[in-house]
Amino acid sequence: MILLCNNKEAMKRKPGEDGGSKPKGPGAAFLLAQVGAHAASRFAARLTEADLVPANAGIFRILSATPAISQQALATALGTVPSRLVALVDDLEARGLVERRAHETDRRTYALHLTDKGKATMEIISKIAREHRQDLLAALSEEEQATLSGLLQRVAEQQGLLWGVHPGYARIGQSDKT
Amino acid sequence: MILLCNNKEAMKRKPGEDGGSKPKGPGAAFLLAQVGAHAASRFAARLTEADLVPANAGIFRILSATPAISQQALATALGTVPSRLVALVDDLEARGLVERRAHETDRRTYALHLTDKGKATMEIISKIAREHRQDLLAALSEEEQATLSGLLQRVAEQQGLLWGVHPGYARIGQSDKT
DNA sequence: TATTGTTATACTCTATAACTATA
DNA sequence: TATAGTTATAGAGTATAACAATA
Repeated sequence: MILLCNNKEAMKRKPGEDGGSKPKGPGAAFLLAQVGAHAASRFAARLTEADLVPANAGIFRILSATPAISQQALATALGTVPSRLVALVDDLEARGLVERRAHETDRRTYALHLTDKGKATMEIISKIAREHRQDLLAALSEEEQATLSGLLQRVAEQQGLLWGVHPGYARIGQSDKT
Repeated sequence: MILLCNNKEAMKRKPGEDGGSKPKGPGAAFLLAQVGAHAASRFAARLTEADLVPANAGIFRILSATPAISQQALATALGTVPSRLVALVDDLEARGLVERRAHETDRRTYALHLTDKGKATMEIISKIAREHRQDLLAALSEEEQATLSGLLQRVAEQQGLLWGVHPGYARIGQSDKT
């Protein structure tokens, strides 16, 4: 629903052939946003198989890696606000995938856990992610995929992005329309 | 605001070193979504310099390439519904950047044009995009940027993405939360 | 009868801040 | 006094369908 690229001449050029001053085709930055949005969208579509939304996948990932975490800490790990987690965890708990256990000493705090059913769902999510990866990058050889990963990783690092944390659209400006 | 990556072992591996069965680090697909979202977010932030939102940039791009287009056709080109354009064009027209001229023969239709001021704004957008590109890819050499572009272009093509059309999050599933 | 631009409405998502119960 | 989880509310953004004017 966004569209930003401007650079008519560049868009007609193919990757390799640089006739003029500036390198790159439609702008690697635009391609990045375009393909990235597509990737997220496809992943979200696949998750519906398991009746999940992307936000759920994040919760599963963290809970799987860090059992007994509190909602507060989970919110921090996800880069979101605690109040947003309430409905999300409510839903997963109602579906028997997540458990809110009492904290040992602090009665205000919950210790969140994946149930056995939740762990099984985590397996499904992993499978979905694997298939997603394969389909998305079907155009590239294994070696090229590794090259792409390497380049993206360096960009992510230089830009200060955190490992495994998807910022989403930070809504810094105003909207995301059209 | 999303978070999807799951693959703990992979996340600890650096690009090159594949100890085991599967290639890629945190998954090129996840990196793509992560970096892509970051790119879009940064671009949106830069656009505020010119009091614009990403949706505006799309309109400028199309109007610049295809003057006298109708709102209907513009909506199609942007992959959105006509009703969404009304407020957007209203705003740009009120700011003296876009003009709604009468169609020659069809009195229902407008012919949209960039004003001189609008053309100047288009220049600013181009400058912003150029700076955005440079900052985003500062970690890579010119050659590496070209490689990245090439790989992304092939992925985009194989996935059926249209040149210069940013799909945004298609909201196929339900939400984008957390 | 179909189409252009417009408006109105209803719905989703989210951020904020208030609230309770503990500490 | 501060913190964990919760609730309520208000705002932004969008999709849908209905509308008047014109074809």
